[in-house]
Order: sequence, then C-alpha cells, then structure tokens
Amino acid sequence: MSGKRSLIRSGTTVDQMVRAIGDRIVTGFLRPGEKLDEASLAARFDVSRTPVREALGRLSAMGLVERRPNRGATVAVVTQEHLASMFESMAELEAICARFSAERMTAGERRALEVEHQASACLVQLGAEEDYEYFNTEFHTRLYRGAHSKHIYELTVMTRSRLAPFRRAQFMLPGRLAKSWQEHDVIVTAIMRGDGVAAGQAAKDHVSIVSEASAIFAAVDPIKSGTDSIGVPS
Amino acid sequence: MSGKRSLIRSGTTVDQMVRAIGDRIVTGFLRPGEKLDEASLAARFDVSRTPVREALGRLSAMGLVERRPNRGATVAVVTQEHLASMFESMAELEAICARFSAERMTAGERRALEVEHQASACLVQLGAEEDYEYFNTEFHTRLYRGAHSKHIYELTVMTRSRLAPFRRAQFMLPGRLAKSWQEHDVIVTAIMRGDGVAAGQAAKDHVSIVSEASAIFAAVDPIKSGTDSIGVPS
DNA sequence: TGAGAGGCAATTGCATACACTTTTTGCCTT
DNA sequence: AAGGCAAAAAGTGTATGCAATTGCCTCTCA
Repeated sequence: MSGKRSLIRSGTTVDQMVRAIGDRIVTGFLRPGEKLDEASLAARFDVSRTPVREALGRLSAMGLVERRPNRGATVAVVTQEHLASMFESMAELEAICARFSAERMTAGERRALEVEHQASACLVQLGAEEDYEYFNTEFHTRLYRGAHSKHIYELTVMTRSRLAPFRRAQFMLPGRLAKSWQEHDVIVTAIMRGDGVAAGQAAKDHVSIVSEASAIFAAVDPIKSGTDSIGVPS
Repeated sequence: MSGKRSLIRSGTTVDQMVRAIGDRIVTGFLRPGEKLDEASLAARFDVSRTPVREALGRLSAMGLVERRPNRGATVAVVTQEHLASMFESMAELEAICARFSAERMTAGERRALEVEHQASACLVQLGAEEDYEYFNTEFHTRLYRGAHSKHIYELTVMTRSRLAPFRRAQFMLPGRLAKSWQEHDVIVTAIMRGDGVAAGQAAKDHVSIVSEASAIFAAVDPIKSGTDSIGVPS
C-alpha cells in the first residue's frame, strides 16, 4: 500500500519479520502467552499479512511461537518443566560436542580454542561482563564446531537459540565470570589432552550452573525493552 | 478455481501438502536436488500457491527441502558426510533416551516396553518385515518418551524423520529382523535393571547397524517410480 | 567465432480479496 | 435472572493478481 521500506537493509521481508518478532520475544518485549494477531503485526510493520504469516510459521518451527489451526499464534509459553528439559538437553548436547571436540579437533582448532580462552581471562579480571559474554558465545561455538558433526552442530545451535530468552538470568549471579572461566578451563584442559569423557562431563556440569541460575529467575518478569529496531514510519 | 478436494481427509490444506510432498521426498519419488516449482505443485494438487509455499517452508524447517531466496526450493541433497553426521547424532540421541529411560521410566512404562518387545518376537519368527517395522517404530518411540524429556524427544523425533529417507536401506540386509530384535533385547534388559550406561551403549550400537547399512546403500539410486506427473507441461 | 551486455520469459515474493472457522455478544426462553 | 442459542464480528486459511528478481537467450562487437 505505502511506498517503500527502503531503509531496511538485508534479506527478504520475511527475514526481517522473523528477526523483528523474534527479537521482541527473546527480549521479553512480547510476553509468553501473548496473542500474535496477524493483522496487527502486519499493520505494525507496514507489510501485508502474507510475510507475517510466513514469519510466524518459521518462528513456530523455531519453537518461539505456538500455533494452533484456526486459532492464531501466541508467544510460546514454556513451562518450568519444559525449560528444565531444554537445559537438560543442552547439557547433553554440550557434553557430546565437548567429547567429540576432545577426540576430533585439529591442532589448529585446539590452539585457537586455548588462545581465545586464555585471552578471555583478563576480561574476567576487568569484570567486563558484556565482552566476556561475547567470548563465551565464541567459546561454545568453537566447541560445537569442533565436534565436526554438522547435524550435532545444528541441533545444539537450535537449542541454544531457543534457550536464549532465559540466558539473561545468569547475569544476575555474582561472581559468575570467574566461575564460568574456571569451568571453561576444565573443559579446555580435558580437550587438550584428548580426554573426551572428562571434557563431556565438564561441559555438562558447566551447563548445569546456567540451568540452575535460570530456574531461580525463570519466574521473574521479562525486561521491558525500549524502542523498536525496525522502525515503523511515523 | 475448482470446487472441492473432498477426497483428502484430515487437517488443513497445508498439512496435506506437507504430508504429500514430504512423502514423495521420503519415498524417493522426488529425487534429491530436484526442483520444486510452486506453480507446478499447486496445479498438481489442485490448490493455490499459498499453501504450497507454506508447506515448502515447513519442509525446509524439517530439513527435507532447501530454499534459497528468489531461487525456489529443491529437494534437500544430503552429502555422504552429512548423512553420517545425522546417523551419528541419532546414535547419541538414542543413547541419551535409552539412558534416561533406564533411569526414569515408570513401572508401567517398563512393563509396556517389555510386553511389546516380547510380542514382537513372533514377528521375527514369521519374518513379517512390515509388521515388525511398525513395532520397531513403536519400540523406539517408547524409548524416546520414556526419557521424560520433552525437548530430547523433539530433537530425536526430528532427527529420525530427517533420516527416514535413508532408512529403507536396512531392509536390504538379510537377517536384519533377528539381529534387530536381539539388540532391542539388550536395551530392554539394561533398562529393566535400571542400568542407564549399558542401555545407552546398547542403543548407540543398535543405531550403528542401521547407519552402516545406510552407508552401504547410500550411493544407490533412489527407487525408480513409474512416471513423474509433476513435470512441466511438455 | 567467442565473449559480454542487454532484453525477455519464467518464477518467486508480496499484497489484496474472498471463504471458512472460531469467538463473542445480545436476545430469547425457561 | 440465568442459561442457551443464534447471529454477527473478528480472525485465520486460501486464492489470485501484481511487482520484482533471476536466469536464459539472443544480439552485437571485437
């Protein structure tokens, strides 16, 4: 109907919708259980219902929204039980990745892992939460890749993204950085000496910490986000 | 355009399309790499392009088709490498399910598993391939459910469906039924005595058999179906 | 004769219109 | 007054039309 959305840069309209809606869910701007009305969303982002529908479909496949035939879509509501189940899966998947990494990583990958890990030590000293978070993500991604198994990688990344909304919880724990780094250290050490079982166990234990933190804060209200990133005109 | 599709039974049009197209891919009627033209598919099933598009989107999320923006959809082509990766993941996932089942199944679940398993023994005697296949699927589904972890269940079922096209291979192995049953027996026994580690290992080994069978036959051409009806009009 | 640029056809992406399902609301009956 | 039924309103599912992008074919020029 209107002119252009020329300002928006990448991907198709659907991609933008997926990001836009997904972000709002992940950041808690859209609350679990909230109804996602197609027409409203379409009007909100100044697109037609078609891309909105497809975006909702994709988000449904991601597990971020739930869809019932003829009854519309709602922000996925995760029960405490299901959340625990997802963290449990995450622990198992991370364990597998760590085990495989210990057995399969190339010399180069091992070196890179070690270097990055040691580099992040100073971030702990500085208490640079956000920077450490970035390295943390990198670290785990290296583990997933190091498993040299595309499908395991896919499953793991998928589960991680699904858990993203609940990851914020761990930020609230005092002394988290140091603890996290030490646990990483155990994993790295095990991988370096090629001990798959130890690496797997360490990785599993590591996830458990985050899991417990999230369990504590799961009931806490989602944060209120400020402004929209994909702005609607006027 | 036309009147009704009264013959088709359940769910929405999209669901039917997902099943219809998915079946054709799984059964090899549509070959890997084959182009899936929206208009042709729509005409083929006498629906509009809209549900076809949505179905392709879902199948893409399932990993059965690949989609590139503005370039249409093709039947997903899995490399030997990726296939191995998927079977490997499957083995790990089954191992987790078996381990958890050994630790968490209720008395009722254990009993049901045992009963069904014993009942399937006679199917082996009879060499009833198809009936056994049904029980086999049931058996594994029980294991997945027995893990009492919704997310693990989802991951496992997803991976299994993605591997479905390559499962046919195992039918070609002589003496498969007896071997399969014996392996099931090891798993059941371990679960019955609550030995998670043993159950996991047994399940992992069990999948390996199928994996190897598939690896052998993976290079073989998909089954030749009669004529391809969805071709472009001359 | 080969390579590159431009135009054309085909196909995808998005928008809008229509049909069917679900839910809500108001009226009627008990 | 309360409960149930019916009709309308809201919302999802599907169809179709139009715009935009892609890939191919051809025509031109070196």
